[in-house]
Formats: sequence, C-alpha cells, structure tokens
Amino acid sequence: MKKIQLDETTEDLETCKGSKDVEMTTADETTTSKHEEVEGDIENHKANNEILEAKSLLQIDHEVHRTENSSKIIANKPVQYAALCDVFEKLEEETGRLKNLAIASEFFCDILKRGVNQDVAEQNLIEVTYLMINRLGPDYEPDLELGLGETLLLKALAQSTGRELRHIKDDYHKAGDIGKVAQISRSRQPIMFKPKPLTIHQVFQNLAEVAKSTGNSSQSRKIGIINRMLAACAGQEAKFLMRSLEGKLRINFGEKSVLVALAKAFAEFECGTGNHSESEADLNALVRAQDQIKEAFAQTPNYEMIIHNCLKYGVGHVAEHCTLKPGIPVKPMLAKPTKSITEIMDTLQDRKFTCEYKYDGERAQVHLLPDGSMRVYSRNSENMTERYPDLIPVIDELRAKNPEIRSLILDSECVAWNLESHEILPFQILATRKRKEVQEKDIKVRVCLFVFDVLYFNGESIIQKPLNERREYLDKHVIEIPEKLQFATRLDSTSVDEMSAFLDQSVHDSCEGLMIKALFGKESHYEPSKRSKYWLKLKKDYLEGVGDSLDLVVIGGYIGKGKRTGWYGGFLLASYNQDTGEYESICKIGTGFSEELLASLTEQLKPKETPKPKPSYVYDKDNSNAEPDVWFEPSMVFEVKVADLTTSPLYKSGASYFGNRDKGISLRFPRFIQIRTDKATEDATSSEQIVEMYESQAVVQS
DNA sequence: GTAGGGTTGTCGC
DNA sequence: GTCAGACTTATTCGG
DNA sequence: CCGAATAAGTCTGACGCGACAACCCTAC
Repeated sequence: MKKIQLDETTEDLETCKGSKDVEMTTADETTTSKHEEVEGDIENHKANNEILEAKSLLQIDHEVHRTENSSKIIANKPVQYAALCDVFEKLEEETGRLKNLAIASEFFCDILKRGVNQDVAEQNLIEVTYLMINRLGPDYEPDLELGLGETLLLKALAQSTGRELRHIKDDYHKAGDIGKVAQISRSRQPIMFKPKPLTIHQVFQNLAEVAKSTGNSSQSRKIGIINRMLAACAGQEAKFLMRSLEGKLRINFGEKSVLVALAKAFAEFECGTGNHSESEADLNALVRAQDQIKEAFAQTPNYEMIIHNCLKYGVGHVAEHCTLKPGIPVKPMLAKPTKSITEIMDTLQDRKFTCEYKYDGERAQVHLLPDGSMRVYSRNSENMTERYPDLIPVIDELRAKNPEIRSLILDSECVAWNLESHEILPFQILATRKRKEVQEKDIKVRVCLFVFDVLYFNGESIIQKPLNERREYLDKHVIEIPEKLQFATRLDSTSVDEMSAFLDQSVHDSCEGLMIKALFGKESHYEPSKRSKYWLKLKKDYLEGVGDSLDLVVIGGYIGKGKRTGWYGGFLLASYNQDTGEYESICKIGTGFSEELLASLTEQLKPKETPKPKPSYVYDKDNSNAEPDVWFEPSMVFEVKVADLTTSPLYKSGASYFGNRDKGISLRFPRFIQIRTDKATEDATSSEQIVEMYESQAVVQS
C-alpha cells in the first residue's frame, strides 16, 4: 500500500487509507499514483504489480464474493460501467455545453452521494473522472499510455468477432468510428449467456492493465484483455470502450468541461440534497467552486489530489490546498495567434508591453526543488527530466552562481544549439535527441535554455505578480550562463516600426517570430493554462500575403473519420517536376477547409478517383504510409500556406535535385487557403522552386 | 538466439 | 502545431 | 433602460510533419 502526499497535512490520510483497504477491493494499486515527494518526507512505494496482474480479470468474482459476506459492503455497490456509458451517450447527443455540464455534474453528484463513506465516494469519483477524460493518471506520471491505436484495435475486433480484417476495415471506412463498428459487430453476434455487467472499477483496472503490458507478445496480451472486456459488453458499452482505447471519446466534453462539472457537482453535493433552487447564495457558491477548482488544477494538475481536497476541505477551499510547488508541473500559459501588428496595437491599446523572440524549440518548465534536484516538464506537463540530463549541471551552475537560490520554477524554451558556430539550430535537429535513458556523454545535440519567465522563487509563488516584477526576479536572481541558459531576447517598445524591425530581426536570428506580452497590472499576471489575449504570438506566416504560400496538385484522398465521416478528411498533395513531367508527393493536408467545402470537394473529386496511381506520380513505394486511401487523376490545385519546409523521409518533392534521391521535401504546418481554379496542374509550384525555397530558408538557419 | 528492417504509437512542434 | 464550428458570454445598438 | 443583434471568447475535435521507442517478424 502506498502513501501519497495530497497536501501539506498527511497524518490523517494514514487512518483513512486503513479503512479503505477493508471496504474497497484493490482500488489503491490502480488509481493512486507515484507523486514525487516534494519536501522529501514521504515514502514512495511502488504498485504491487504481481497482485495487480493476478487480480485483473477476476475482479467481478471478487466483488460478488465480498458482497455476500459483509453487510457493510452490500451498500458499496460498485458503479456500473453501463451507467457511465449512458452519460457518454447523452453527452454525445447533446451539443449544448451548459446542458452537458448539467448531465455530467449530476452523474458526479450521484457518485458522491451513493458512496457509503467519503473514501468510497472519493475512489469512485476518481475513477469516473479519469474515464471521462480518458486518462489513467496525471499527465506527469510515466508509462500510462495504452500503446495501441487504430491498427491493433481493428485487429482485435476482427479476432473477437471472427470476421475478416478487410471487412472490418470496410465497415470502419463507412462508419468512420471504430466504436460504432464494434457496436454493430457485437449486436450481430449471438450471445450464449448473459455476461456479468462491467463495473467502472473493472474497466479502469483493465485499461491500466493494457497500459502496463510491455515486452514480448505484449500486443497479443493487450488484444486478449480487450477481447475479454468486449465479451462482457452490453448496450452502448462496446462503442465507448473502443473509443476509450482509441483515445477519441467524441462526447463533446473535454477536460476543461470535466473540471467545471466537478465543481458544479461538489457545489451541489455540499449545499445539500435535492435543493435545486437558484438562490443567489447557491450561484455564488457555484461560481466560487468553479474558480477554485480551475485554479487548483492549473497549479496542481492532479485529479486525485483535487478530489481528495475537495472532500476534505470543501470545494470553496481547494485552491488553498492545491498550490504551486516545485516538483509538480504548472499548466503553462499559452499565447494567442495574431494576424497583424495592427491587431496587436488594437488589443493592447495604450498598455505598456514587451516583445520577446519566439524560439523554435521545446517548451521547458524547469523546476529546482529544495533538495537540490531538478525536473523538466514539457508543454503538456510530461516529465522530460530524463531527456535532458545535460541540464542538471546547468542548474547546478546557476545555483553556484547565486547560492541564495533554494527553489525555483522557470518557464523557458529549450533550443538546439551549435557550440562551434554559437548559433541556434532548427527544431528538426532538436527532435533527433533521444528521449529515454539518455546518458550525458552520448549527447550530440547540445541545448540552450532561453528563459522568459519565473513562476516560483525560494518558496514563494510569484505568478500573481505583474510581468515586470517577475522579470525583476529573473534579472536579479537568475544569472545567465552563455550558450546554456540565456534570457529570451527582448524589446520593450510601443513603436510599430521598431516592432516590425524586431520581427524581421527575430526571423533572421532563426526564430519563429515574436511573443508580445503586457508588462504591468493584472493582465500581465501568469495565468496557468490560459490562452490570454495579453500574451500574443506573431509569426510571419500568420500575416496575410507574407510567408510561404504554395500551389500544389491534389493526387490522393483520405477517408474522413468522426465528424468528417462520408467526406474525404484530407488529401495528398504533390509538386510538379517540370523537368520530368512527374508529380512528386510533398505532404498531406487536412485543415483549413469548411465543412461545406469538404462536402463539395468530395463531390468534385469522387469522379476523378482512379484505382491505380498514375505512372507520373512519385511517392515512396516501399512505405505503405505513403499511399492514400484513394488516388485521383490530377485535376485540381490547392493554394497552401506553410510555416517551414523540412527534409522528409517519406515525401519525394525535389528529391531528384538533391544528391541523395532518398530525401525529398515536405511542409511544416500546412493549411488549405483556396482552390486555384485559374491554375492547371502543370502550373503548380515546381519541385525546383520547392528546393529553392528550402535552401533559401536553410541559409538563414545554418 | 539475435540483428535488423518494417510498422505502429506517442509526443514534440 | 492550424483551423472551423458550435456555444456561451460580453458588448453595442436601437427603440 | 431593456431586449435584440452583434462581437468576442471558449472549447472541442477534425486534421498536418517527423523524431524516437517499442514491438513484430523474418533471416541468418
């Protein structure tokens, strides 16, 4: 059994955990996570894998057995998976956010009310919450990925239904949703005897089991678990089970909504039963609950801690007990894209603001813990410490330069750095760094941190101070280490001309563009997870008429999934090689279309389908991923906007102009702009031009 | 048995 | 990462 | 001053490239 630190007071946790062991079956091992102890006083036991494995699918029997023996446990009827699926179904049907909020919070509230005691309620709610956001634990916990996707799921379905894979695939193309295929297949299967209904606890535990299967023949083990679960599915369960496994619940209800629904549920739970009056006091409590939960989650993105503290202290006080602390990632603040400098001036008006280079690397939230250890978290709150062992000595050096630093959270961009030429390297180079078991001596691509914010310093959260004050902390306490840890280049100016020049300069210095941030007042506080209008990003390719725009030939199509069922969901594009008269694949495109256009494109291109690719199509014939679902006769030209050109292992555009015929060119962040009805396919951007564009960009970058 | 290529999944952008 | 679409919430406008 | 029309802000789910990691399978 494990202990976790949920807040600063842990003594009474001990006692409640003890009783939980009696009432719950195996909840502890499955849902509690290995929180990194912050101040170093908490033990950290590993989950007992052997017990977990043995228990996995025998769970139902276990629960029934216990029910017969203890009256106390009869009251603790496990929550049925079917009940959750009913909720999923309702959420999927309803598109109104407020209505969905009500549906979800009512369910959460029921879970809270039906628990025989607080621990049972807590455990049930945690599992339901995780199933609803389709995760198995906090973002920063490693090894919680299911490790299966479309392909494996289709295989599992074929196996469990005894149908041929290609029939399953046909169905999938028609339905656009693996869940629906599973549903239909299952309803067609004769059922010998009625299976025992699935419980939430069991589903959650089996998903964890899937995630935990690794190594030899792990894929067939995963399929085995899935098929045993499928066999126990009734009603809508198969559909949502498959969607959970695929990672696309499609219930119009994401993580942000789940948080608000939790707040609503707790508010109603606390204000008593059945009282749905809309009194002013209740409304205030609701608003407060939402604010508190959102704030708590932004600073401590861990549902277990939040739910625990809500029950313990009340929703109205969660935020006080889920505070920012080194060792737990903060949800990073995000920026809004802007189309022009004019737009920036409009939004910020006469406010003072600052411009910083927008570096092309990886977001890195660097934590220094009081015990001297450090962590690095990614944009999505994943623990990246293992990826950057070379940052440990950098932070050590930082502490050596200023021994007063005891604890710290920095926000920065981690960028590949050329130690010889003392220059920034492109993102594609950074991406080649290993991710796991990185030894410092093996690192080839060096890295420099460009720090732009500080959120925590020596035991104090400073996110609620204006940016100019946070910067004072930076300038005063954090000492730059050349080529290892530097401040983001900044310019405090309100002049349009200066900004424009600074933008050009940033691009010239291998950056993506600028970040523009308010400097003073409440607007300039660090708001975790918020895409604030006082944090703006300006990239050249956002500007109209600026940045790279290409005209490319549509040579293939992809069958749309989900809300694009029935249409093409994307297209394969090619540049035209004027020397050979061939069409060379360059990228897929799937964004920038209105639904109306997608429907019309489907209509227009359907007649152009051809069973085989034209002989003039150049694509990677050794890689099955290079083939679209359908090929077209060349007939249409798309104008496409792009952020960058990249070398590609898959696409062939311009390959013949390189010495190495293997590598062609592809596009970073391609999006559809319009159909070029005025252009014949031979008038498309030529492969030679593509190479020119790539090289002119490469000059700047190297 | 293992070495290496192909395929799939995950996670950066 | 980009983008569109559906809602919700804030703001402006006309009576 | 109020309600309707409009604008702005949020959230969700479509889809992009390419890198590593993990697994499977085949050849030796």
